[in-house]
Amino acid sequence: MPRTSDKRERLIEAANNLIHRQGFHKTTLADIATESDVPLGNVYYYFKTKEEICDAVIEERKKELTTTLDDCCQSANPKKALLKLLNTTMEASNEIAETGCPHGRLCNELSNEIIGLTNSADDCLKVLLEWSRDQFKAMGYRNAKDMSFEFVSRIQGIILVGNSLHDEKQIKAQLKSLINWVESLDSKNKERRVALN
Amino acid sequence: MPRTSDKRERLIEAANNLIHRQGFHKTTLADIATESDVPLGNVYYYFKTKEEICDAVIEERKKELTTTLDDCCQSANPKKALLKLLNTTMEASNEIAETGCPHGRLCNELSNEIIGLTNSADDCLKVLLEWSRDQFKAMGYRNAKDMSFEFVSRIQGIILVGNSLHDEKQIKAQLKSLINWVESLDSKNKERRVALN
DNA sequence: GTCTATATGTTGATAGAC
DNA sequence: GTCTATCAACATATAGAC
Repeated sequence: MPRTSDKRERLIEAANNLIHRQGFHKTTLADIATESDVPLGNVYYYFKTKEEICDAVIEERKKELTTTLDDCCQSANPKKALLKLLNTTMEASNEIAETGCPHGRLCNELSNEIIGLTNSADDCLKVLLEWSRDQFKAMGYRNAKDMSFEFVSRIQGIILVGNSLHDEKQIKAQLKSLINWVESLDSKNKERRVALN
Repeated sequence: MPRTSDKRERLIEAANNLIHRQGFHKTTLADIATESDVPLGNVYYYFKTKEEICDAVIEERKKELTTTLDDCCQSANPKKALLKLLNTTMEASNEIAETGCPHGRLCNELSNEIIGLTNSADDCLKVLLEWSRDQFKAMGYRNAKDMSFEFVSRIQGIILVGNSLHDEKQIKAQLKSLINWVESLDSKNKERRVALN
């Protein structure tokens, strides 16, 4: 397959941003064409349907998310990995207050809808759930699956409500609370306290 | 204002259901007209624009939600009121797994969008936040606002993720966890334990 | 591979008879 | 108040020249 331009990548990136900001149904192909600076008629050379673009966006998001999560695992310490993800989220709290979470938003919009896609809208959520389950499992928890559900759903809830109210301060406060929860987690296993550190 | 039919109510109810199930942008006036059994052209006698219907839906939802929350307060015990809301939610977990939360969904869809409405998409979330804040305040908590944010965002997160995965079992498990949290809340104030009860 | 022009269908909204 | 017919705008998608 010859690669003579980056139009396909530009289309996916534009669609990714637009679907994140205004949702799938609100976003038109004209929007995507304009934002990516690709003529409308040319879009169809790369994607046969609008759904196919959404499919490619999910594919791209899965890659990005996997990279992010891999990056969190550098320390090879599951607890620190979870905390790194939360800190990364915390750093983006300003953006989150403005536009919310792309994964949660798409899931919410398409959860009751069947669109003919190779990928599913909830794929990214599943990636997040499996990754965090792996971390809790590595920490020695038997109920890792339940904990990962709590972990992910609390993040998603904070972002949903925080974005709805555009309340960055509360997003930070709630994420801090989540961080405290994770930090307290295996201290009970170790059964000791660290003073003045 | 003469009341010769219940068409207006039927339109609002149909719009309420459709916006809940498939979102605002996906829902067309033809959908609403069909579901309410009102001819398309007649819709405009009751509502000038699509946004106006959404406005009426939010208005209706606020009334329903207020009724639900008032009902939870019958016991005049703030802790039991919070628990009653959670138990009511628990009872609807089957429906929630299928279609999610109408309030959270609309907020998520319209949070980054400005629609000329009398009511705002996040009104219902605010009603929930204020009500739960009042309960925590009545329980004697100074940080009642933070706690209400945690309370509501955890509920919303559970519903968002649970609906995305259509996982009723996890919705119930996570709500049970939330119930345990609320139940444990003022036991620390009382500083006592109840054995075998 | 690219892009203009346009077909084709759908949507929100209106006109006007009853 | 009600409802049919229909408009104008916009959406997805295609045709075909370059």
